[in-house]
Amino acid sequence: MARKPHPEEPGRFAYEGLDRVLHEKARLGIMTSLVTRPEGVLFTEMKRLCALTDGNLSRHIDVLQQAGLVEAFRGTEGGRPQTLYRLTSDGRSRFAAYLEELEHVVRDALPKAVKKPERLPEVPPGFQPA
Amino acid sequence: MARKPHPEEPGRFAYEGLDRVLHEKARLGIMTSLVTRPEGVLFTEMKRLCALTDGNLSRHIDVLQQAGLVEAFRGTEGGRPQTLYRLTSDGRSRFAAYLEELEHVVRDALPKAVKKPERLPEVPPGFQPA
DNA sequence: TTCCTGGCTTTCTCGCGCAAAGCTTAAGGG
DNA sequence: CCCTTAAGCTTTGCGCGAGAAAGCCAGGAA
Repeated sequence: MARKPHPEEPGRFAYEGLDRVLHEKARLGIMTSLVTRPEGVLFTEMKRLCALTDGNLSRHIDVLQQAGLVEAFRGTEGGRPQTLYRLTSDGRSRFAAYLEELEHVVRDALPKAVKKPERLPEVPPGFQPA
Repeated sequence: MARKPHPEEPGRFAYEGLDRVLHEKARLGIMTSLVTRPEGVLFTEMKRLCALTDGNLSRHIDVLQQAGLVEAFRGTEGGRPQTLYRLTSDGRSRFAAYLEELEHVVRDALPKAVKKPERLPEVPPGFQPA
């Protein structure tokens, strides 16, 4: 009988659903802040929430806007020009799809990562540290 | 009375725990394949599992080795030289920490992203589409 | 011995993330 | 009225990092 009755499918760990536009620390924070605030977030406030510099926040938001995930509204508040950012409907659903893929990763890996194996597995005979 | 009794803490969505070495699609796949196989994975097999080219796999594994997360063992199998890769103990625990942070992100965002709001929130008066 | 094939490695290029400098609008002061 | 200051973004510049392609090397096959 074969040692591996069911060899794992090719691409099992490829995670194609992890959209590069979303799979980025800073933009992940931006999207999360926006999804928790459907009414929108002002530039300055988002800067605080995500701990980003002006330039980085501007650039990342631009990427998200180009991708159609975020929309912007200009106005004034307290006598100063302000920009309000919101998720688009498409942005929300694409973000949800991304998060579901992330959830799969966590489900795959976390249970196996948290428990320390009682003994290190043997290295097969003839194999030597690189 | 103030409009916002509890402004969100600064850095709430910064996710500092998302280690850049791990927060990368290809390496995430590599780490997940390794954590599900403590006995190790051969180069060629990992190539299939993660759907990576030779060069890219080599490069990403190198990054993980430099970071001390992965160790390599050289040997032969079927008359051909092969390299077996395994997680280090440190690699496993750092990966677990990363995954726990990811879990927080998913918990923060997924519930809010999946449910479509019945009506779009109003844009505040004086704000116009950019 | 020369060719081929499998198994990695190295090199190259382009794009992206980040920081720093710049631009614009709006108060506030003299 | 300017001039200055400051808030609120934008643009520019740089360095690293991901991915593709070409290269290298060892072990059979012919």
